[in-house]
Amino acid sequence: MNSTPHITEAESEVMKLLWQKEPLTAVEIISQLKDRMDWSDQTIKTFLNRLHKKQAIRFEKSGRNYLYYPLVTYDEYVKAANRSFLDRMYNGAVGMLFAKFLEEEKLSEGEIEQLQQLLEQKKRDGS
Amino acid sequence: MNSTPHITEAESEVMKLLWQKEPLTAVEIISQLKDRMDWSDQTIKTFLNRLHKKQAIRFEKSGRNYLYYPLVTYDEYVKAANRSFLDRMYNGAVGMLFAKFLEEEKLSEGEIEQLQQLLEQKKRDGS
DNA sequence: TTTTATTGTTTACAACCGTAAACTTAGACT
DNA sequence: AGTCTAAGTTTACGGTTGTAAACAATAAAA
Repeated sequence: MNSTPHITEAESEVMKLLWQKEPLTAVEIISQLKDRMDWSDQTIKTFLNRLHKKQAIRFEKSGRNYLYYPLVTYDEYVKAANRSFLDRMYNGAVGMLFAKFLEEEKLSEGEIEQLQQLLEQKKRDGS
Repeated sequence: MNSTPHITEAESEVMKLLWQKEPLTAVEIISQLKDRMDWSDQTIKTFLNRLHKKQAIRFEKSGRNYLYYPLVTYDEYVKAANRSFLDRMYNGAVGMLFAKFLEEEKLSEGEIEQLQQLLEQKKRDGS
């Protein structure tokens, strides 16, 4: 019903951890992000809080530690971000997007072949 | 040298006009955007001003009217936006991006074939 | 049970963005 | 030349985001 809440870039760093392994305790989240992102623990706590407020995560306390779970899935997140980008930049025209990226980015032989297979399959499945 | 300045979404509406036709007078820009975007002229003036400050456009006055020119090209803009999106969302892995979009979006037979041709060509050109 | 440490909540603050009113200036018209 | 007016400039203001300090609550240790 309600579309996935907007997750900012900084917040997404927290989500990425939870998408990898769920649940995680606050300690785990903070310790993993603290060095990698050079954030103070207060900062990370803010993100946890905001994510909770916007219902992107939930937590339950089991005795002494709190366990965090994602409520928004990685797929929902990527999908929403993709859609939004596609609309903003290409007016929804996927073909355009592909063309532009192909023009700009280099692909390895392997990647190209993989994409060709995907396209073949897509054609077979119709749509 | 210096990377293209960051152009926000609202600002990009102004740029789009200038990328279509250059130069444009303030009157033209304002009148075209006013209805389409439901913005007051003051709002549009703000965008012109901000774009000018960040050197995304320039203007010269010929008599009583000001003529606006883009300084950032459409290609630079798209390229920067693409790069940034690719890095943020896919850690720079184009293959991933393509796969995700293919998975989510429907393509017409025609579009698929067009992409296949692009890939073929890409393969021939190497990289 | 009182203290302490941990972990969640409130408050803060500057930069950025969308939105726009107020101000200023320099030609156009009378 | 004086006034009007169009077009650029300054200021404003609420919401979001990155960043974090201050505060509160609660379980663990003494």
